[in-house]
Amino acid sequence: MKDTKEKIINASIKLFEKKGYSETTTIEIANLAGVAEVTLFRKFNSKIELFEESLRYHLSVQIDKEKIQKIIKLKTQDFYKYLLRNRIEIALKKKKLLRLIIKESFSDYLPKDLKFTEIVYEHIKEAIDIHSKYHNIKSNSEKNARIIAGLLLSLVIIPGTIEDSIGEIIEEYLKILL
Amino acid sequence: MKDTKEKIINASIKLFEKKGYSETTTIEIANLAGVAEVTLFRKFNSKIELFEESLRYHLSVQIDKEKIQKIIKLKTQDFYKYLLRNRIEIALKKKKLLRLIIKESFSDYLPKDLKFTEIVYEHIKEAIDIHSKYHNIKSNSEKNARIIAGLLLSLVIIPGTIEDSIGEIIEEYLKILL
Amino acid sequence: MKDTKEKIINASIKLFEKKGYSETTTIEIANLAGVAEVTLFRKFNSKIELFEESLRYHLSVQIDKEKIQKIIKLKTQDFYKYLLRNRIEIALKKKKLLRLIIKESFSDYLPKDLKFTEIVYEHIKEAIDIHSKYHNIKSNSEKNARIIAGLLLSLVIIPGTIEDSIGEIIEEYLKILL
Amino acid sequence: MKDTKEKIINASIKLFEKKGYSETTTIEIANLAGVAEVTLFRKFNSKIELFEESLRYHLSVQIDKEKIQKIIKLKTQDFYKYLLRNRIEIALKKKKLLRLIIKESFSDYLPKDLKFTEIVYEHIKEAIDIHSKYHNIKSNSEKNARIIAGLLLSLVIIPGTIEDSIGEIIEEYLKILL
DNA sequence: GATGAATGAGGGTTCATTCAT
DNA sequence: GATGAATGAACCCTCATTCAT
Repeated sequence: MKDTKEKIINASIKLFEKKGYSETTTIEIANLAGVAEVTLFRKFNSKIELFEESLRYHLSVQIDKEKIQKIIKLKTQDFYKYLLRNRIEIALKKKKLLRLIIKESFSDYLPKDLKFTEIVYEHIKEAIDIHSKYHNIKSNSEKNARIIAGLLLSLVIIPGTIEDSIGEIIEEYLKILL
Repeated sequence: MKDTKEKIINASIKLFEKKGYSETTTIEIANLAGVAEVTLFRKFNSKIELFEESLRYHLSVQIDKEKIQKIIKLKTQDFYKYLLRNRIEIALKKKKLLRLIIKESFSDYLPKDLKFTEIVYEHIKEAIDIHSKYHNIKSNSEKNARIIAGLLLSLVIIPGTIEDSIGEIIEEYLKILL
Repeated sequence: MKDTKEKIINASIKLFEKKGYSETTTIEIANLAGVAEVTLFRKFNSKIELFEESLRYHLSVQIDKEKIQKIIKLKTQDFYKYLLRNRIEIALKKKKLLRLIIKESFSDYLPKDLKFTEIVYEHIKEAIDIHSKYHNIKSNSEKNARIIAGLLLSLVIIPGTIEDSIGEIIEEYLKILL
Repeated sequence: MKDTKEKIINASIKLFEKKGYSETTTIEIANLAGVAEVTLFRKFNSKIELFEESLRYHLSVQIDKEKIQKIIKLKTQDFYKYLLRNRIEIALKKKKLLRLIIKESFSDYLPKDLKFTEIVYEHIKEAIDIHSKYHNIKSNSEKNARIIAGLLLSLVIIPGTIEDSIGEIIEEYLKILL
């Protein structure tokens, strides 16, 4: 049943987010999902495979290709405005998941395409590069991607809510980015 | 002997930095330190205690009180300049250690005073607060501390060297901070 | 369907011969047979039952009663000649199967009538006994059966081909048997 | 303690001989040895390693080099007489161990130098070769080694005692070997 | 007649830690 | 002060088998 797999994935992400990969045991996941431990291994070949599938499943909200196409055509200031807003919103929405990914990004068992750098930094850099190319302008995409990634990291890692001042924050960072 | 304890601490930090707390085993540490595994438990009551002592030992390079006293008296622009430069330099020097702390900051077993937020963010915020109070000016210390922490996070987490352009970076961030 | 059962039996013997009983898993057999694992348990009550049926099915080439009737009437030298040739040929043809039976003969789960001793040694001894009785001669059937069984064991267990010199071998062993 | 390792080895060989490698569990071995299961893994890196060490330990009664030096100088008939007697005696004494080795010789996990062919057949062949060379005579060492190995196999695999008639058996086989 | 879904029982192995010396 | 020896608890994972359809 598709249902079972989903139950396991949802239980697993909850625990992985809470305790990280190593500290989460397969039996805990099974218990939370309400299935036998074996069932978990029938649906996924190994714990690490479950981990990856879980991440991918809950990570699917990336910048979709169409959205990015629209954004890059904007003039630079608006481009960054939208890029920032979009990334910030996702970061806040997926806070726990991103925390997990950051934590596990230092480990060897996480495949490269699921590491923080790839998921966040490289995506931003790419968007900036495409934008620059489209408008035929020069831009230090590495620097700017790093600045934005730093902002996102601070939102995810440092406690406290900033929901009220997203607009402000964007304005501030535009000062550096432009 | 003091020597033995130090050997263990040095071996442990090397492994903790490389693989994190959970993935590092006590026997590995003992082997690298060149002592028996038991010895480790004679010197430290438990693995987690060794972990904490190790962190504290290698983390001792905090803003020393005297230095901060000097800095806060500077006028605001210079204060931030020096603060930024100092924090950036430490971040780059202690990259691996900070990575470790970030990684483990999401776990429950790390005491609060060793978590990233405390070690980096709160220290910066405090410095800003003292500076503001001294000069009797208003300042959003939370916001600025978050911005700086975000910068440091980006330096530690995202690969690539920025050593050449530290001056530039500082100038840029000053645009937001002031 | 008869077909399904046969597919399972053929797949199973292939794997059993290759890896032995314990090392072969039911899912492997099912995969090789191209059926679901459950189907295997519908056709056979348990793995061990499948094992036994498989053995019996592929073992059916025993000395048929008629053939033996003809042989025992021969004069002793010819009797042994034919007996040896027949047993050697079967041993070489069923090498893998015999190896499997030898291997599993040391286990408790194999029923007595499928063990090597029964299948090979006892059959030979019986043939010799019948022959002796028919001709009213004395003969140490145990000793001779053991010698022949030893020869067959050496052919099955020790690598190397002896196909060219079967005639020679028979002549040699006749020296002891007569 | 050396003692513990020996206890484990002795317990293990008893169980391995009785049930074979796969069917014997590490917890059984530990229980029989009177130690915790972990202890077993402290002394041996893995089950298979314990298995091999156990085999080697209990197998140490091979033809020692000096003995063989004496034997090969005998004239051919006496050489075979002594070789046969020696091998038969060992086979009878190490019946269970040889059975185990035969059983596991069909598996992949047994290293080549512990397989039946190597331990029994190749040793005999080598002795014959050395003898032939020494006396500058021709001899089909492969054939004769196979014959002797077959005899030993029959002694080990087929039930029944032949202790009384070892002399006889030797005389008989000499007919083929010479 | 055949199968997808699920599992209880147990497998080898690793972990941090304690005990006795 | 340091260690060799031993372990309880837990880990991931695999097995043959059953249930419901």
